[in-house]
Formats: sequence, C-alpha cells, structure tokens
Amino acid sequence: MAIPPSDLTGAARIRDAALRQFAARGVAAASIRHVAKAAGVSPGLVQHHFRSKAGLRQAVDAFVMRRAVESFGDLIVEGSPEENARKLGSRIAAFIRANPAVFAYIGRSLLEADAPGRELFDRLLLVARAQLDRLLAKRLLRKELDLEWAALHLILINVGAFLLAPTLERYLGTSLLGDTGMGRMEKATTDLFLKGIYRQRTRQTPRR
Amino acid sequence: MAIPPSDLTGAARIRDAALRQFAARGVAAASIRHVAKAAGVSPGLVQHHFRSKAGLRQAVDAFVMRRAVESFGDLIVEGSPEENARKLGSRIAAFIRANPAVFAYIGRSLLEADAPGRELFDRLLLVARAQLDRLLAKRLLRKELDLEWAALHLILINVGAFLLAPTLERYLGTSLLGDTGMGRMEKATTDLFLKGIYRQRTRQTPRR
DNA sequence: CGGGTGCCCATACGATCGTATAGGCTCCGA
DNA sequence: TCGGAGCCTATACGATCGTATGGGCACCCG
Repeated sequence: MAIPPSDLTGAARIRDAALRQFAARGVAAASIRHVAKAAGVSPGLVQHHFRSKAGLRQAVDAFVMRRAVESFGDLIVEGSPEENARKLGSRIAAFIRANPAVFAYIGRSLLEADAPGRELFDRLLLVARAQLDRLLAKRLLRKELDLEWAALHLILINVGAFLLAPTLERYLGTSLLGDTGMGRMEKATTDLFLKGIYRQRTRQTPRR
Repeated sequence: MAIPPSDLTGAARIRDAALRQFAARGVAAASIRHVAKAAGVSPGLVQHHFRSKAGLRQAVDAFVMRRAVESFGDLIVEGSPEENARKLGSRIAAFIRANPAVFAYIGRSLLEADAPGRELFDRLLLVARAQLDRLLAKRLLRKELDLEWAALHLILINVGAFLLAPTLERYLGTSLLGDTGMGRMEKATTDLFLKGIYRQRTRQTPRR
C-alpha cells in the first residue's frame, strides 16, 4: 500500500485498476479500454498480460480471494457474546477500511451469480459458518437459531452496507469509511446481532 | 396478473419486459433489442413509445414506485413487538412474492446510485422510518437504538436477500419465493430483529 | 556482437449498442 | 369514400465493445 503505483509492474497496475473499475461500474460496464486508461497503459497491454477480459477477471478474483483468506483465515472465538460480536464487527470493519475496493468488488461479484461470484460467495459462507460453528460449540448462540440464515444475515448486512455505500452515505451524512461512520455502523450492527431492535421485556417463555 | 400478455397494449408489454430485463441483467446490460425481443415486438416500437432508453427507464421507475406506494402506504402498528416484527416481515414477504421482478429491480436501482435509484431509496427509507417511528412512539424499541441504522438494516436485509436470490437459493437448496423458503426467511429475519443471534443470558445491566 | 525474449503500443475487424428516419397497416371521422 | 392519426416494422449510421495481429524497444545470454 505504501508502494507508489509507478513502482508496480504493468500487470499489477492493470490488475489494481481493473479491481477498482469492476467494483465501481460493474464488470460488464467496465471496458478493457477504461481499465487501460485508469492504469495508464495501452489497451493492448491488458490483452498481452491477461489474454482476454475473462482472464483479467480471473486474475482479479484470485487477488481478491487471497486478500480475503489472509484477512479472515484465523478468526478465533473466546469470551462473552458481546465481546465476540464486537470482535467480529471490528474485524470486518478493519478489512473494509483497509481494502475498500476489494470489498466493493466482492459485493458486485455476488450480484452476478456466475461462476466466480458463486465461488466468492462459497468462501465467504465458509468463513461465516466457521465463526458461527465456533460460537455454537461454546454454546453462545440461541439454541433455536437458524444457522444457515444467520450466516446469510452476517453476509447480507456487511456486504450490503458497503455495496450501497454511496447511497447510504448520502443518507447518513458522513463517510462510511471514516472513523465515525465506521464506528457507528459497527456498533449498530453488533447491537442488532446482540439484542435485536426491540425493547427487552420480561422473557416471553420462562427459561424452561 | 390474470391478464394474458397478449391482451396488454404494446407499451405495457414493453414496460413489463423492460422491468424484468432490467432486474435480471441490470439496466446497462439490458439492451433495447433484448427488451423488444422479450416483449415480442420490434426494437423500433420501443423508441416509438418511450423515445429513448432513458425514457423507458423513467416509465419503469414510475411503475415500480406506484406499486411500492400502493403496497406499503398503509402500514399500521399495534400489538406486541413480536407481533409487529412478524407483521412487517410477512408484509414484505407478501410483496416480494407478488412482485418479484419489481423487487429485484428496486435492488438493482439502489446499486446504481443515479437519480432514479436515489429516489427509490428515499421512498423505501421513508416507509422504514415511519414504521420505526410508530414503534418508537409506542415505546416498543430499545431506547439506545440507532434509529437511522435500524432503518438501513431493515432495507439491507430484505432488499439484499432478494438481490442475491440466485446465489442464496443455491445455498439453501430451496426457492426463496416458495412457501417454505419465504416462511423460513421471514422467521429468521423476524427473530434476528427480535432477539439477535446470541443466547439470552442474565441481563448484563439490571433493569434500572 | 548478434539474436531472442519479454514488455508495450497502434491499428484493424466484426458484433452490438443507442438512435434516427422512412414506410406500411388499420381504423375512425368528415 | 378518403385522408389523417396512431401503432408498428425495417433499415441505416456512428460509437464502442472484445479481440486479433503486427511492429517497436530494451535487455540479456551466447
């Protein structure tokens, strides 16, 4: 990240530019010519390094996957539910802040349910499910919880928020990526998973 | 809905086909020729009725807005939190089931943060905020709840689920729109807003 | 010193996009 | 009856897409 773009190889500059263009416009709308111009190279060089647009996308997918795995491959669970929810939240928030384009691209890929998008989704799901399974083993989850949908909710809220970032920022009035914006989202999301949105009244079903 | 497509006027058939194509492929990727073929008319007729692609999109937007307003304009809140969450959930589920293409299009529009997408988002937000405000007036919400983010969570989960429907269905193994699939999603989402995902232990802060 | 290998650019081709234009067909009122 | 209005089709034009091809330049190894 501290490496200036001009120090990167042509292929790397193209890959980074493609990631940003794909994330911002969508894969279909981002042409090879756009990517080349953003990378400061000729369109022909894109073909030289990646053969075709599909090849370019494969390279971007591999890069994204690598980033995701190295960022979420070592999640550990211990401590109270509150603590865990907060930890998971800040972990995701930190990743988003460090790799905004990568994260936006993930959201786009999920939308287009083609092969690369499906693989990305499967990997995300693996991470979410592993996290939930660890929580389950520690008996920290509601026992009637729908585990599959809980994993989907995790993905939907976190991926969705960033997918709709431009729209959300207009509404919230602050940047989602800034310290205040990200902190607020993190707290709200953690609280949702922790307590829902409703007032806690006397337990409707007495504890057995 | 009971009206066969051949009974609709050409303009209406084109508008419906455009809605479906826009929702399925995205606005940019759905060409006028695709829409015309899906509607069973010539590409020229699309121009005749709607002048340009932007005009066609305006017509689709107006149609979607009309459907949304007439479906959610009259939400009322009364009863327990559980009852309200369930009611809101089934209301959204019913709308999705009755207008799957309309709902998918809403999700797409939110992604592309252009003018029509922003207006759609604003309207959705109005509905969500009104619902939350009514719950607030009845003192049914957690008092430290971040109201703005709660509205966003409502939109994110419900819109996002359907946006990613093809991917989700592959994971869940059942159709999202079917009775079982929709019922399960509705229950999981309602429970999330009601109780979060964690086990309810002794209240960390005794009730004042 | 000479030739090949890797990085890079310029140009061209066919397909598809949005849009403009002109021409038919049907039906209704003067 | 006949002429215009409304619905619909057919064709054409310029722009942009993905891709194929060939040439230029630097550097290294024999």
